[in-house]
Amino acid sequence: MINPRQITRIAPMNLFTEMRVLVIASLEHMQAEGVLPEGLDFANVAVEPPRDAAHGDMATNAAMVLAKPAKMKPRDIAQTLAEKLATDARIASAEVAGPGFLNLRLAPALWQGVVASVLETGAEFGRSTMGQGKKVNVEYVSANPTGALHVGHTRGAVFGDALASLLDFVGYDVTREYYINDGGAQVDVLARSVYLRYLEAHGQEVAFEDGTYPGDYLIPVGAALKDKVGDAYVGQDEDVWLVEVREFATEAMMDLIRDDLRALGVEMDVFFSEKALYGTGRIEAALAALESKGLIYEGVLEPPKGKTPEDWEPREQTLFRSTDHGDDVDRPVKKSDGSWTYFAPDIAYHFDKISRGFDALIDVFGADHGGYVKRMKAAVSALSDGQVPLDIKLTQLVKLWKNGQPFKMSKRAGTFVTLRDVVEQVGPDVTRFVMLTRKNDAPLDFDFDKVLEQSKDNPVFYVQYAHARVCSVLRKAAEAGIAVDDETLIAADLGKLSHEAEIAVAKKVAEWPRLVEIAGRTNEPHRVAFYLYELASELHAFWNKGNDDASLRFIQEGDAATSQAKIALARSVAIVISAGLGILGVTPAQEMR
RNA sequence: GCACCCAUAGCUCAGCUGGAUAGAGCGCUGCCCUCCGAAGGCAGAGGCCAAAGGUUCGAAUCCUUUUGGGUGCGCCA
Repeated sequence: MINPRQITRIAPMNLFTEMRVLVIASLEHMQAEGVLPEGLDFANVAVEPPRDAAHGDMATNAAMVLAKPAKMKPRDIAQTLAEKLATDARIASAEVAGPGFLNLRLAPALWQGVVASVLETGAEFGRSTMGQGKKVNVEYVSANPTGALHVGHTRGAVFGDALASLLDFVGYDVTREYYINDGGAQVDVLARSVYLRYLEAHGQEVAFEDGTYPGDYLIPVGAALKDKVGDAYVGQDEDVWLVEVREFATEAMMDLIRDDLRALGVEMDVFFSEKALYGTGRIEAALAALESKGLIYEGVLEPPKGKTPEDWEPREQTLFRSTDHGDDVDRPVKKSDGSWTYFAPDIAYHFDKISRGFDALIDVFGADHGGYVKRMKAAVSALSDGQVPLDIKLTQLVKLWKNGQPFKMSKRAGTFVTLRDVVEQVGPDVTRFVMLTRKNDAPLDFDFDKVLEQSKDNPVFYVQYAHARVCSVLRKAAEAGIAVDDETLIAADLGKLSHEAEIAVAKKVAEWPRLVEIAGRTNEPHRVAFYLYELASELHAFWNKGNDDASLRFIQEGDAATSQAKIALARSVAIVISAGLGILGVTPAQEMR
């Protein structure tokens, strides 16, 4: 018998990587004995959960990967490897299967050790050093400062925020950043709209023509402007007030946006102003960097095929040779009148990120920005000489449902759903979790009724319920006079967790460190949400077994030691759920009401 | 016209740097509460992974082509 605690002390948290280390060591041993030739590449040797749990706890493809380079039959390699592995106390059995898979069953003590490991490391269980402390910049939301955030922004905000937390968890040094588009024509439009509201506040009749924002949300901004400057701008020309009002209005909008983000629980590290790039030579510097690489030239673009703008005429512009870095056509950085295109400050902004020393950049855009992916990647590739990878994640549309009907958004009809609307109706936790129950590149249905349903159909409820159940067990146990503080649970005799149903729960918990690494590697936080659902299912399934078999209940009357072992298992589930929800930005529920 | 994203059970969707007999929920069918943990539980049926080629010991996954859907395409941001 092995003592689970002893194993824990020496074991890394991720059992899969631990077993891979063992497999590699055994392979090297086989090389030393001359069974395997030297010079083999073990990079593709994997230790993974088998698709079918009946095959065992873990499977390795080592024999199949190495068969060809070693010029041996896969089953022969597998057989020898199996014999080697079987001598390790941690391996309960190693069987060759199929074309050369090696199925491993681990000693129960290892699974029990996972529970101990979770209790000892708490919320840190599963935290990885995969990122090696590399600096990553995650840019998300970056909505124009012209109004409140809407549902589409909400998804980007939740996704970006969860991704940032996930990357932090797997060992990156993460910066959360918001790019304020306060340098373009749209903030002039904002300023003019606010000016109209300002005049209105002075009792004037105003008309909102095309090219202005007629929304009511600017009424208080106009009033506030009146409070600040009195009638100084009344009857004045635009060149008198535009700059000041623009400043005032964008500040007001950013306050609005910051409030929205706060309501959702999003805290940015950096708000980067586009405006700060103008007139400071920074755009020029970025373009000079490209020019020095011979990537800037004066030229005339071909009209886009299939959809030629009506007023198309060939004009000479300053172009970036993005085709040298994977783009389809070269992109203009200056308009024909010599002013910057939108792309130019974007280049400068990313140049700034690179010069701040980030090892990797991630941009989270809405799906309507898909056309900018290649040119941004080209720009970053060119500016960093291919040294800084840029990953761009596009979040697809959110389709709203209410009372079984699709909810159409229309600014004009006033059926415009804001982030605030969503958060106020269902709360930030539900909003965040639901937004992460889909891959970022798949459209998402958000049903106001279903997300609040208290049933198994609703993953938010199901996961929260699992956590609340564990909390309930802890309360009940304490009432029954059983000590359930983590100190006591850590010292519990986990060897009592021998029932296969208990081991099954521990196995799911053991997947957590592996899962977060996969999610972190692929920049896909939704995997965390799906895992939490599975983990919750395991706990609920185990709970239900207690209905038929009283010996599987967490609290065993008159047997504190057994109760504590079982509760330790439950507690480990709660800790992982709590950590996972933490990555998603969701507060775990202590009880369901 | 071009580029990007998507296509998996009746429905909504997972599916790990390519692994074994492709999974979950809903819906459907059948069982299970006089009480001790049913805002439920257990079991079953249901698939040509859009199509065709290719790479590989091995493909839902990688490559090519096709079909069907979404998004975008100089002087908007």
